[in-house]
Amino acid sequence: MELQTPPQPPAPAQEARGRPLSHLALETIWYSQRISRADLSRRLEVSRSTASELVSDLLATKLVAEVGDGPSRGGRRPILLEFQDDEHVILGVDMGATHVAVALTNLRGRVLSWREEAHPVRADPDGTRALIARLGDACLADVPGASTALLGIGVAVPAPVDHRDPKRLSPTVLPAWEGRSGFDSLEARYGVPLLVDNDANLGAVAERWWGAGRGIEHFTYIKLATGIGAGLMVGGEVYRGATNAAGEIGHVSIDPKGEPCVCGNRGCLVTFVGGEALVRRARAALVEDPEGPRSLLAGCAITPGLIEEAAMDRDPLAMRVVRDAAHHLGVAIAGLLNLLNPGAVILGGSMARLGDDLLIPLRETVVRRTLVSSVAASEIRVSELGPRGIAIGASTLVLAAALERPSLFPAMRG
Amino acid sequence: MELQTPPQPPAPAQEARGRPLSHLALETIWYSQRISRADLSRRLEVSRSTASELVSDLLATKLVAEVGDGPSRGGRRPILLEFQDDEHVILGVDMGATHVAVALTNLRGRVLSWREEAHPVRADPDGTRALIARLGDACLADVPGASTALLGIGVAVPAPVDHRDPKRLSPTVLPAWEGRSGFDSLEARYGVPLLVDNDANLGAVAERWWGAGRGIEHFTYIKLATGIGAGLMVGGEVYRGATNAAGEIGHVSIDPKGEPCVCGNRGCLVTFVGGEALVRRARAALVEDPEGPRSLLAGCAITPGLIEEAAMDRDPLAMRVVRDAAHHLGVAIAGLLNLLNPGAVILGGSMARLGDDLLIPLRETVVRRTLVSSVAASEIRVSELGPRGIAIGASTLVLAAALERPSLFPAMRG
DNA sequence: GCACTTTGTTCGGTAGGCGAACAAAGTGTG
DNA sequence: CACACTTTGTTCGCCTACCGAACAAAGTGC
Repeated sequence: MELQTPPQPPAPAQEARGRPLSHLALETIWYSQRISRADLSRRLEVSRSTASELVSDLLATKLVAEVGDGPSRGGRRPILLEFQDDEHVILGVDMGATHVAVALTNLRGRVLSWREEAHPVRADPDGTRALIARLGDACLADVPGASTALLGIGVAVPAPVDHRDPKRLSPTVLPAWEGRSGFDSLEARYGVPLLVDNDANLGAVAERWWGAGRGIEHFTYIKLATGIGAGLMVGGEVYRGATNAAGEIGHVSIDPKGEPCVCGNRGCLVTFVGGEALVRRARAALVEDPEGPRSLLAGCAITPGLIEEAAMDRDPLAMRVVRDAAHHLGVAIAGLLNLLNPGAVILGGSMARLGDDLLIPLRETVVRRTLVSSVAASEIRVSELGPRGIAIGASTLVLAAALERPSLFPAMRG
Repeated sequence: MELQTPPQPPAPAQEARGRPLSHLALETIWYSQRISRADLSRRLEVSRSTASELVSDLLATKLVAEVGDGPSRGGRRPILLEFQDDEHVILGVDMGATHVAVALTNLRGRVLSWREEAHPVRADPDGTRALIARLGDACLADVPGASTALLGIGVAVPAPVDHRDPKRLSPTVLPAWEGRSGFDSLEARYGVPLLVDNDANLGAVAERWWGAGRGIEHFTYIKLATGIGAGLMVGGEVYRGATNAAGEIGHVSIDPKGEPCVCGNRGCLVTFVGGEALVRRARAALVEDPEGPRSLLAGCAITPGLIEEAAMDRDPLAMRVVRDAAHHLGVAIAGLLNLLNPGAVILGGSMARLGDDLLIPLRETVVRRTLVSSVAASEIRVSELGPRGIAIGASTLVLAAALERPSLFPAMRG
């Protein structure tokens, strides 16, 4: 306890000294959609004179415009300022393991155009980059004037992303990409900034801004697909952990004596509810169950997608497989609730389309396995954005950056 | 997707506009212990003239003093400024379930005086408050001039604390306290601000500032005592969850088919490694084990403390009980690592004194049950502060507040 | 001894934000 | 409708915080 190493971050100068007032003003107007100068001055806690000054600068960028008068509150009617959502557009790219999807959105997350195509992403980096460019061009061509109004590109990748060096991809998860994303060519092609993040993180971001996570500071987004990953939202920001490996809920064990998993652990959640696990369990059920041969799945080359569809068609065997998975997922979520006490748990990925067939058995298990105070406030829901959520999240990544630091985006300077 | 509820916090004005430069300067000098005006200007990224100005204000508060020249770096020798750690003192109170401890510290967490006494805290609020005052007085009397230099009081309570209304205690955990802490009388008695937080959270704070968590942004502190609780450190701040219930790792299930727990779940971690579980397992071992009667524990009224002491005396039966507990704890920590990817896991509470007897079997289980990248960066350690950690954390709660917002503390204005 | 550095202070300049004052445009009331 | 009162938005002078340039003081190194 003598000469102590100092505890706190070295020089919090940049963060702690605060962002320029002009950025806050832009963000506040975006947030409010319509607001008068007087209200803006109250929100920002600055004088009306400065609010007026800030606004006159913003009007010059075309991102904000006057749109008539608002209702009087006992005095002169306010001039309403409106954020111009369509002044710029953003490309959001969802790079899945086996497909690429691109969304063109405006500055309020509205999808103006959408393209999707199957592709062996993991094995073919060059082809993937070319495909992204092709789909991106197609989306831009759909909307008049979009090309010149492009603000930036966001990309969701199915691998951990180091946010200090985001263009570097994990060589272990995507070996064919040689650890480099090669997205610089895309950045140069469109001449706008390109940002990258992990898909589960961006699913969480999308729900936070536009979906089931609106207004919730802390929540967990769980992507249920072939693999299982989580995006942890803490204080409105994505939590990444010490080495960007946070959110590997698929490899949390729910049965220490369960089957061995590829990760070395036993009884991991993926061994119960991952895509492969579902297929294995469906196959076993087809054999064991006397009713098996009457199932919609009998005689098929079973895939996770087929099981989900059969369950949605009320096939009893498929529904039983889903219900079992939901109960196992419930055990893991109960632990998550007790440990993290999130304000919500939001389920995404292809399995989320099962809706109540997934939620009802899941909640049943969770209620039996959580502390009272925790479960009361914690709601379990499915994604409100559906399969487009990840691409929208990628677009939102750019939007958030532009609102926070407009100066980084050449297009924002009008 | 039409009219969207806005996502981001309404008016980030206070936070986002940044703290006054004078606060940052004070914090930076505290952090650096000794620093010249020129270095300060570089750290804060302000001009040397402003740094000089700021310093002359701080010198007036007596919190900073000039202490001679530093080594030349090729030019004029710098005048070293030193933070005056002993200009004020802080009382840190550890209110355990069955005891009260008080530490008097300076502004760098050094314990100047220490008092501890057993007391039925849960059942006797009035007596507890009187005891705190008595121990506090005794500590202050030990150090000349301490009474007039008192900056504030921090209190660690063994219950969740709502940080928006910190003086309100959880009626479910401490029913005799009627939901109110009654700490206002203490605040009035000493005439200084009094802050309250949960004990596991403050254990984490103490380790972050002075112990095994120094320099680590994200880590988890686990208090292993009668109950098991965790303090989650995220980005250098305590993470509390949506309803201040985060950190209940004791009720995370590690075996969904295990014994039922009081919380309603099955196979909770506490049913394997809680104080009562240790006692139960030791009793069972004494009967089943042929060597049982030769154990140090034979014939005793077994308590968790006795088991720990017997294990430290190399009693084989006690060590086996501890080893089993460590393996079960390892399962839970493995899950924690995969989910949260903390930079460290720090073990506190009375069991932490077992050191390697706990750590070695624990690490063995963890290594077998975690993903590579995660375990590589995640270190599992025991507390460096020992039994005084919680009280030191309570003192640090006040210190951190004083450095962040000195204006809230009358004493800081010199 | 000399060229060059670094530190700390002084001092004038500047820009960003504030308050006061005012005009414009409302509401409510007798 | 006249009147008092409110709210909005702009203008303008002022003040504070911060900066940069200049300078003296006190070093180093060849």
